[in-house]
Amino acid sequence: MRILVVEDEKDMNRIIVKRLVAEGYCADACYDGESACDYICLEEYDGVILDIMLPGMDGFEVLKKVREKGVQTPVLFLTARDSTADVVKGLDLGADDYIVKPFAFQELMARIRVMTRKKADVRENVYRCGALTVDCNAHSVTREEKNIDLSPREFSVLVYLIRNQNIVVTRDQIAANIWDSESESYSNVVDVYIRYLRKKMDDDFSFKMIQTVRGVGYVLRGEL
Amino acid sequence: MRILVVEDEKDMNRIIVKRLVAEGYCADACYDGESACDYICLEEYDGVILDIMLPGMDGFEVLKKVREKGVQTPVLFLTARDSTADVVKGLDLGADDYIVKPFAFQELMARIRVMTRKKADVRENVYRCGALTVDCNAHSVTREEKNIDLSPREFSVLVYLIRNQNIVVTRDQIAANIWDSESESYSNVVDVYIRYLRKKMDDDFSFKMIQTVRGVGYVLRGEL
DNA sequence: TGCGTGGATGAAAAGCTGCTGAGAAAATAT
DNA sequence: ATATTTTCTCAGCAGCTTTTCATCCACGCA
Repeated sequence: MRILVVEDEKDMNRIIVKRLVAEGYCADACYDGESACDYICLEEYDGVILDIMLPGMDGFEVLKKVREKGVQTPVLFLTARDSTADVVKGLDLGADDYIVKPFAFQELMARIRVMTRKKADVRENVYRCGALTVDCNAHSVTREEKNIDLSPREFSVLVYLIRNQNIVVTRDQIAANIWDSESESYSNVVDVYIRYLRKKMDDDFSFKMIQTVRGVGYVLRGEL
Repeated sequence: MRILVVEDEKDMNRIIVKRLVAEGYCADACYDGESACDYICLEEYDGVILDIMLPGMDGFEVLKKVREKGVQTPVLFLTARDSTADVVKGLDLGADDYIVKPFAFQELMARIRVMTRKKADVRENVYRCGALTVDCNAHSVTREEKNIDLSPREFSVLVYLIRNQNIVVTRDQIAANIWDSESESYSNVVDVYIRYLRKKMDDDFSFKMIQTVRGVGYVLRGEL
């Protein structure tokens, strides 16, 4: 298990790394946001401990950037600020957990165990596309932190779209994957469900994520 | 719960002890490092409040010594010095938390609660989700400190839900885990038990912890 | 500019799912 | 032995989902 520790206070960083190594992890240190991004994007780490206050690019920006690149490495935020807003922001950006400074090392270690175990636990069941998040475990969907309620069918269609984000899928592909077997008879169910989804997740926003490609099918896109 | 207060200023020590007793703890006082070591090594305490500046052997040395002896009793450092170096040193030696003087008693109490609860949770078999607590040893359930009486089956279902908190579980999953093996025949026992649980733990509250995900199953959630 | 095809939309019927109260059977307590 | 609690089945109903259908709209092409 490789852990990256991003913390600009050298002493603190050294201690955490030392502690991790003692617990049997392989740990690397990193002291600023820019290089953190680069390291994380290598996708060589099983987890990242990320301080929020960093010189230059802060922790939030780092997380946002790597998530936008589709990197799913679990991140544990380290924060001195205790406000709920910060925590919420961090978790919404795709952090897996957070811990408030000052913290107990035992607790930090416990959280890291949880974080890495989760990853070992095979499937990351969360998909992201721009500001849209689809969590197949919680069966929840959010766009810009707003919760979106979907029926089972609607949910299935959206999952199919987000798994193929930025790729145009035909109605037949959607139908084949969700309405099992080849019920060849033409119907416009797919169109109708696209409509339901748009109503719930696109109508309130100026940027429309579900786009029609005339003569072909539909695509789900994050902002360009 | 027994707490040892190690602080050489007699007045301060007396006040902390008094306060702890008022909160229902059993608290002992101790005024120097040497005797602190001896007391802690008895392993009769559930937590220690340890001042760093002590006559003779200081707090760090005390902690180091007892940890070397393998004593894992949780320790909360009390320190006037605010420097990171001290804190890091303390945590690295195996302290669980620290608090800087002057402190608010409320905060001290909160940290002690955390410290002792953590210990209790590991030893016992306790799950938490928001304001809900399920103790598998005592077979007791509380929500916002109000006791909730459950039948054995109801209890099992709730334990299954809380172990999977924030993850949607299907009726089949619940059934498979509680009504042993695959009793094929469809029945709505699970629905009925969910109903019983709701009646006992959700009906009196505005926030409903047991939520239905139509077409999928149920989730137990703390407040969002 | 007008026409045709493909897509969007509203409404309504049909199909389910989950909720609930009642009560029988079984287990447990008195 | 009797009372009480617990477990489980059943059936009806309310409301959400799914699906179909008819109509309307818009884009692209001659």
